[in-house]
Amino acid sequence: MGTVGKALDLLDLFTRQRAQVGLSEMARLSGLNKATCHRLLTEMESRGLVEQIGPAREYRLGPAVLRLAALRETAVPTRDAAMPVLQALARATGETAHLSLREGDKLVTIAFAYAPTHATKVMMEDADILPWHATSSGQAVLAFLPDTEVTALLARPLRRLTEVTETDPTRLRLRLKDVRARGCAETAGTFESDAQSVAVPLFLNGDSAVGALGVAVPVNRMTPDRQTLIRRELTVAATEIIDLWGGQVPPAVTALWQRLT
Amino acid sequence: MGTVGKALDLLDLFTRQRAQVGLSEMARLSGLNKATCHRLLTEMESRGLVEQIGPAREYRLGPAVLRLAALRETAVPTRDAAMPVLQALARATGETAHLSLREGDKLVTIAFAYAPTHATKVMMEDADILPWHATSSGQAVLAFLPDTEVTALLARPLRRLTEVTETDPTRLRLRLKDVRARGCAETAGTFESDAQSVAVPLFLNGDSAVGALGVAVPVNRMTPDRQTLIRRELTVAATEIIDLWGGQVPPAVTALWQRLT
DNA sequence: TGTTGATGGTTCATTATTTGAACCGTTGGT
DNA sequence: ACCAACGGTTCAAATAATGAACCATCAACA
Repeated sequence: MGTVGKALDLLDLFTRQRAQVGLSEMARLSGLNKATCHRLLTEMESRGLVEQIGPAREYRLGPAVLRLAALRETAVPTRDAAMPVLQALARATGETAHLSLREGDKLVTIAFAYAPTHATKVMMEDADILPWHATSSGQAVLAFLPDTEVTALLARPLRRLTEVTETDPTRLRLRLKDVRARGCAETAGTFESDAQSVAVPLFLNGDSAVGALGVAVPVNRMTPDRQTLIRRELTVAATEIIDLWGGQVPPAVTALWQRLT
Repeated sequence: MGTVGKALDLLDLFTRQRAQVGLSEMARLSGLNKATCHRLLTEMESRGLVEQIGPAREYRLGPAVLRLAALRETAVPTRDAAMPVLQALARATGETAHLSLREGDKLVTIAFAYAPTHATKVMMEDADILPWHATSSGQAVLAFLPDTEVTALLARPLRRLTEVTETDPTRLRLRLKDVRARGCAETAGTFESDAQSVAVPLFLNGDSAVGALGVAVPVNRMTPDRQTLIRRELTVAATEIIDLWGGQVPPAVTALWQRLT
């Protein structure tokens, strides 16, 4: 791996739980030498990608990422375009809607919307990384990815997040086959034990999924009727978003979605 | 300059006017060898910082910047925290309000808000890079920066953007002295000939400005009364934003702002 | 149909940069 | 006064970056 890759990998060490990291810890987390780490960080700091703060001189993500994100959004209004649809979806279903995109081997939540209706709802956060095997969004994407990619993404051991998380690759693949046949993934308590969710894949051009649109519901509120409603609304919203992105729903998927009950 | 710096500099070649760039053009713009450029880009692509699209295989900013920006905002709600204040400022003044942050040697607009009042207004865009010498925001920041930094930032020749742009460093420094004495910068037609604007510096900790808050008005609508109103509203809004950021207005500046008419 | 000139991408010997153990100066706790 | 951890620096050795020349492909054009 090149130097640039190492530097960029350092950025992935920042998480919501660990928004700022000191030099030594950075070296420890990344496995790089402290001196190397320091050089990479100062180089990124000079470009504003990270910044150093406080008396402890800890590092955190810098303001440049805001500029880059704004630039990306004006060029490719992925998030901004989908936001209104996402809000409408949350309103129509009365539940939490969220949009995730694939970034290499990660599935990242880039937007979400709460419904004003209920006091209890499934909470979400931006920039959350979703596990492929334990979320409906993850499964929705996997089901519409070439087999070689699926294999690569499921190569690492599948963590058992709750009592009912499917951790057996073979059984998971059977599940994906089902998702592929229906055009829609559904999980209950596999990620967080009190949340249930439904998701559909999102496409741009071609038959390969680039992300997923999902709705999450507290388990105690889910009913068959509600589930049916959510499925319907999801397919409508997904079609709309793909259209806004200037993409196309694969005809095969459109057919599946029309047949969905 | 290290390899990482070169890679990150490539990101700055993306602008709103030029959202996607081919390999050869990238090499031309950056002055790097095509092979080098290619390696840096593919390395960044593997981390999602850029992506390649279309039959022409052009490069553009990737989805990872969205995730990083979201992460940065949850850690340091710079933009999100300021947004409501910015909107209130736009409403109160009836004009376009904008917030810019310093990123190394650049001044970047990271948020703006339009007033619903008028049909004509000064338009803005996210991720705009403002010239230090020709905008009130730029001057507001410069006026509250250590002299050594000012010298560095004004080292490059000052472009004459309109008829009345000040391009003489010595005269500009006199102007900055005035801004420093008043706590507020005002320009008319120095950036775009039909826009006039007022700006105040923003602080975090210490006496060094980190950005600026500005209001832009079409020249034909500006009156002394309006200008006074804008100054007042600006200082109030700036104080509020700095407070939301968990920073502190330097006492000397608070005093200036109270004395402003 | 062959020519030209542009594109994206690759190769590999040369070269310059990255690397990391050991170091320094500070800080905070005991 | 001591120790341990911190951020940061040094410099010879090791490694990765570099770039001229190279393909393959495409579009325009005669």
